[in-house]
Amino acid sequence: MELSKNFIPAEVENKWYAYWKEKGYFNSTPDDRPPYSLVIPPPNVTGVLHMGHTLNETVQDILARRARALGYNVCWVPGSDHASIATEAKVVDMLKKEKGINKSDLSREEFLKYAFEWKEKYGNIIYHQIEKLGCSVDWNRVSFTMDPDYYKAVIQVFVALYRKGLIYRGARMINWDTVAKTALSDEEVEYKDVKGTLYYVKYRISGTDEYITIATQRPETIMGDVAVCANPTDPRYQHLKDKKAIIPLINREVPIIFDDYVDKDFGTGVLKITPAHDINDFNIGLKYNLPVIDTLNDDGTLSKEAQIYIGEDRFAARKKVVEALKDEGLLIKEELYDSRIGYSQRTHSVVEPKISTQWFVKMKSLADAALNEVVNGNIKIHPHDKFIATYRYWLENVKDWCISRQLWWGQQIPAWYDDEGNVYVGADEADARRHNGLADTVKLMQDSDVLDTWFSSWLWPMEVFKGITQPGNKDFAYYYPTSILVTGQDIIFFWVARMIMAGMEFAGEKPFNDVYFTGMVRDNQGRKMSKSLGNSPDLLELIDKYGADAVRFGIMISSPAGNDLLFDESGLEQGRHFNNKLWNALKLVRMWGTHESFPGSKSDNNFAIRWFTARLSQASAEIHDLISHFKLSEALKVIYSLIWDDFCSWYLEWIKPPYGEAISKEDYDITIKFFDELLLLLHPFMPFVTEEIYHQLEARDGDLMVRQAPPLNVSDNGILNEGNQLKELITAIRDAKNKNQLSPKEVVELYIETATPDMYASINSVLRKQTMASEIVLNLATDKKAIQIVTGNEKIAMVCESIVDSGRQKEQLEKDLEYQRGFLASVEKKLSNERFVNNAKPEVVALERKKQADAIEKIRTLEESLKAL
RNA sequence: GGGAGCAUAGCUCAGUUGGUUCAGAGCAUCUGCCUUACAAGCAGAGGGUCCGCGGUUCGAGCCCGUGUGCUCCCA
Repeated sequence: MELSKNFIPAEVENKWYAYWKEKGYFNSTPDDRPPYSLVIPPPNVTGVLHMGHTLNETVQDILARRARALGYNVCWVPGSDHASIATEAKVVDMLKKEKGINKSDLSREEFLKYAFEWKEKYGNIIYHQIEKLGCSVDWNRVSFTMDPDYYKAVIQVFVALYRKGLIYRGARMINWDTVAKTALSDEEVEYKDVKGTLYYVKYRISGTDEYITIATQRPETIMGDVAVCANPTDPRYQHLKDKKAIIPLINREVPIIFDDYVDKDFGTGVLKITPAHDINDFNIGLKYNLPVIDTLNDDGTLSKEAQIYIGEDRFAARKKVVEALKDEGLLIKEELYDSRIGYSQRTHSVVEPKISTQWFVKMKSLADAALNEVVNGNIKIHPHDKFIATYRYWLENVKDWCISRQLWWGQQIPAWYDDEGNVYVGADEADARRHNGLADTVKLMQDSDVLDTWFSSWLWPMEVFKGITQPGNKDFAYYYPTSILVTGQDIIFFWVARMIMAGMEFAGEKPFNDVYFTGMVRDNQGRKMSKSLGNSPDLLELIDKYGADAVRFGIMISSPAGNDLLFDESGLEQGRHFNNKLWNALKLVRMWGTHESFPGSKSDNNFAIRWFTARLSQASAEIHDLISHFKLSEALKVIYSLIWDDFCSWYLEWIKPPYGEAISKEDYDITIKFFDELLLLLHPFMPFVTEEIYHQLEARDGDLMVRQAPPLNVSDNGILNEGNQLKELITAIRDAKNKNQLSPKEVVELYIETATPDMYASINSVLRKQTMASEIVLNLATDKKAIQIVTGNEKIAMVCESIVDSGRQKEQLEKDLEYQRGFLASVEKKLSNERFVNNAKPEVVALERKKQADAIEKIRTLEESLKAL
């Protein structure tokens, strides 16, 4: 079959993915081999893969495919999470727009039916993208956090923690999302610096004509004030002890209290105390036994308690309050002020601090175990130095985790209330009754809230193997703990730390041995990728344009472990070029194989083969080492250069037979073998093109994807050195031709003065071929007019027909000479320093002496060459 | 405000225990080539005060201090 001019990815990608899948190569069941297991960080079930996911999945696939080649039984579990807030918002939105239905018109069951329909409709998009990218996940093991078994696991864990006293229900200050109308955990709030306004408002002192001025950012909450507070040591306000202040607009009297929490230098030194809407105020309220007046509804509008502007949005109400205060002459001034405001990670609305009764997980003991597991090195995080401090700080200062959400899409909290509000927890209602000794006649009502999505995904590495619902099962025993977790650094607390807690608590064993954190993918200007900027490319479009291999290449070549990477399509282009380079190498080698018979005699290509054998061993060892340290980007660079430079530019040129002639059988066979090994090394990074070329090279029984890596060999350093010298010689001669305006094809005679004539026995034939030398003469001078070249310790006179401009050469040689003299001077200065000779290690001193000798020799050669001009 | 990280070629970044064959790679640039695998290519080349200042050391891109700039996390 005639091969196309260039590699066409679309034609082979679907073919191979379907083939691999059909062959069952992605699937894993426990056997005698050592396991290598990993679980995909579950993306949102109705989302799409963005570039961050792409990086993540690519890294995982590289590790998985590499582990397969090393003989591991690889199990990579795919799946998704139900993304409670995000998905529920989408479904609510859809119902309203498409069907004109309000959520409040539906029963819980009806709503969930719609939600599951939505999930069925959109849930496969993400899996399709994972396929297109080439990910070798075990499709028999797809998991979803709302699967029936998984649901049970979450409930089971809730009940166990409750019964252990690690889950409690209580009224606390929480973060309220007024758009999603649910509580959030501390981690789901993102703080941004904003320019706020500080309003100075006068409160009249009761029974006097005097005023006290407070400063606040939130004038719309003054109706919830229950006190004003100054620092007890502040002389300005001493006379107001036991007096009362009157809240403007609603004229309620509140006490003036004193607490050293107040900073005398901030604002006016007086704070209004609004316990329902500020955590610090809440704490002060507790301390002084003040009431709590909640002036906001769940949707962020003002409540009846506010007395005025009832039903108005909090931000509209703020404007109106400010206007009203102005009208009454109570607003003294407005001041710009830098502050931080919390936004909901999901709905991006301003989060409202709110006192609310919610369910919480006590974190202290869980956190201690999770911290210990990382600090003692049982779990290794990469890059370690960058994240260990962050991890430690968070766990040492962790607060209790608010896990209840006022939503329907998720695991409903397994708690039941009787008419008096007593709470009973159990796996189901019957269990709750049994466990609490309740008669069937007692009427119970289940808590209507669901659990935080992270409260299900923290069980991911366990429950995808049924480790919670069927502890001790065969899969769990074999695959757990998983080998590695690859994820973004942004979910270190949300997910990674909590998975470790869950693993330690429920299995008594860490969930993974290693954690590899990838950085964030930014655009080429360093900006975060976001929908609003429109700088987030569509993965499927990229794959259409460049091919999946090129996308994988492009994102990996620029991704230093743990650092942010600037995504640029030029990397993908480089990947596409690389595909073609491989493709063309295939075409060349295939052409050699089409001769009807190979010449029987051995070629004189022995050196090229020995050299590439050594180079391949050397690079394989290096790549192995880099991958085992998760330096994937560097490993890819080594492979890229090994294939492009060493194999294509050097090796193939060295063994290439003259045009029209056939290659020897030995050379052909060994070249195929080399090619196979290169494909095997590259396959984890670029699976499709390598599998395709592997099969195009020769008819095969097996497939590259499941081929086992050969053992590492020790490379022959002697031959590597000779190869380097040979390359230097070729380059120097080509350069000399170029600089002297000679055609590369110019036939020349080379007179080489060398201290190592033996080496030329090996490299002679390659050198001649690559430099178009008709003759190579060792250690004999020529009196013909020649171009003088000095490289390494070799001095070359290159004789050719064409006229030579000696001026350029002289310039070049003098430049070299000058550098060498400077170099020698610095070496000698060092060697003449007694303290250096006495203090430095003997090897270092010996090295300097060798440098000295080499430099002296080189200077002599250069001087002679100059004379010869 | 507390903490962490980063600063090396025009750009993006390597540089592992301090040792001038160690200042590197890719991309970009320049020069010459449509040489029968590849112009999405080949053969070459140029390019850096390793952020500033100070210190330790025989010796610093690397270690220490300090300043500046950027990024992230936490309050």
